Amino acid sequence: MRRFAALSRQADFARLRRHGRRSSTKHLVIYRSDSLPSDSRALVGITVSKSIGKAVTRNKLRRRLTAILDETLAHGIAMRLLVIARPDAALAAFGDLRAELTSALRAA
RNA sequence: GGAGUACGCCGGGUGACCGGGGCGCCAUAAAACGGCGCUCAGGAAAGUCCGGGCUUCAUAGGGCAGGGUGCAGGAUAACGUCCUGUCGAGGUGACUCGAAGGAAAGUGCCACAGAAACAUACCGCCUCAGAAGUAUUGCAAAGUGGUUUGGGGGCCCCGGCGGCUUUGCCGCUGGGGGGCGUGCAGGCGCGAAGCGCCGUAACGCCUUUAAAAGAAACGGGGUCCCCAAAAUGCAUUUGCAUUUUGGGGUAAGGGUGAAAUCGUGAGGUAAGAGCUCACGGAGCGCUGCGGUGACGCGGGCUCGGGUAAACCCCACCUGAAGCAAGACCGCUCGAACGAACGGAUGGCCCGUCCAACGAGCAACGUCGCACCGAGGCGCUCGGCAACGCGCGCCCCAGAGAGAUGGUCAUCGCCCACGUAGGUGGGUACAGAAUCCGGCUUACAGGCGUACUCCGCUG
RNA sequence: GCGCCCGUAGCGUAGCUGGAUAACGCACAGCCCUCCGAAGGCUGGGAUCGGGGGUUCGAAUCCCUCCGGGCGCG
Repeated sequence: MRRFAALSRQADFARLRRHGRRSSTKHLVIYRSDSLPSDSRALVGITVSKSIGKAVTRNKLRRRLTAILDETLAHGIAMRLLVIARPDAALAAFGDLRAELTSALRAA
């Protein structure tokens, strides 16, 4: 089982973007909220816009971010999270993306 | 061996770790969590250019309008797709390409040039009629006056440069060759018309070299004279003899144009003409034979443009909207018994039909929809083929904002470096959303079969 | 899912219907004007008409196809 659930509502995306704590790296922008009660799972949304590439590259990037998050959130910190890919994230290596995301989550 | 043509196919493999969607079964009171099993993108899933299935519009009928298609026959659920042929074009060839009906229904358009662009005669040729007529007419040449243009020279004015004896004076202010273009006249050719060729003066542009000079400036205007040319006027001299007007015939020749009455040769004629003949070409809503047909072969007849991806005519097809289509599961209120009105109806009309409904609230569910289907694979048979009949086997993605994977290793392939071991880099185009059949477009690399041409060898 | 529009000089637009000159404004360059600049005046250069193919004697215009950009409806 995945260690997080998906954000689905348009309003959740907008609320996180407006009120969440923001931190950005070279390839990513991350918004996160305060911790949820510990018995619930994390809620994660991933945004990969059309300016990044065609459908194949966008799918590839989304799957890589999903795999990293699944590995990173193993500690069970429950929160709301929004990960937005910046335009050159499709060219980044997998190790760089993982390092950026883990350090950003640890700093927050 | 090289170059090609057609058809078909593939479009990464293996392993390890981690992680998902759907369905079924087990477990559980049930769900969640969990366990087991099966399954999980492409040849284009793309563009959305066509066609159909399906659903709703009560029915989907006729006409008009609109849209589409356009050689023939066939295939198909259907098509603008496919197959086999016909004709035309291209290629040495295998073969490829073609919006390929009608200009003999009507309308429009065909710039410029040209006499004329669809019904016509500018010149020329022929014929008929009239007029002038043997020089008081016409043409040509020579002479001459004025005008215009160009060139050369003299004088003057205004600048510029240099020198000197500096209120000024003197001198100078530019010569030639080559190439290209425009090209008055003139010459030559075609009897003429017009066109072509040669080409002087002059003008414009480009270029080069040399001379002269100590160096520089590298101008403009007015007037007079001389020379050349042009068109025109005048009268004189010389030479020659036909000239002119109108009607008609003629599409052979000239030239324009993308396109000009079939091409070449001969006969024929007043001159000419497919008027006739030979060879060749084109057309026919004429005919015989062959073919289902497009069409082909032969005979006969005729030789007046193009454009329909201009309007149009002919033949055939076409109701509209689209899975956010739509169906099902509630509650409340209102209208309503009769059809005029009205509505179904969509661009319009006719025809046909209707006793149905409308609003609000709640829910955002289930179905459609995850598939036994124009389904896939294999074989036999029929057919040249597209394809079809039959038999056997198989069940083969799927929705919730969206699963179909992430990382690493290794093999294969490609590129670069290197003799090599090897090292480094790369591995295309591209992601289902109601489902099928096509078309078009993108694509690293590779495989198979058949055939063609060229070269070499036997 | 359905429907529609646009692409012409560095920029913004005409021309397209109905086929035959690619035009205008700003910008750019040179000259004039001015002590200098702006404004103004004169002159000039600059266009694969989005790409390809076709019809035609002739295509920016007509037809087909592809590419890019934008808009609307549910």
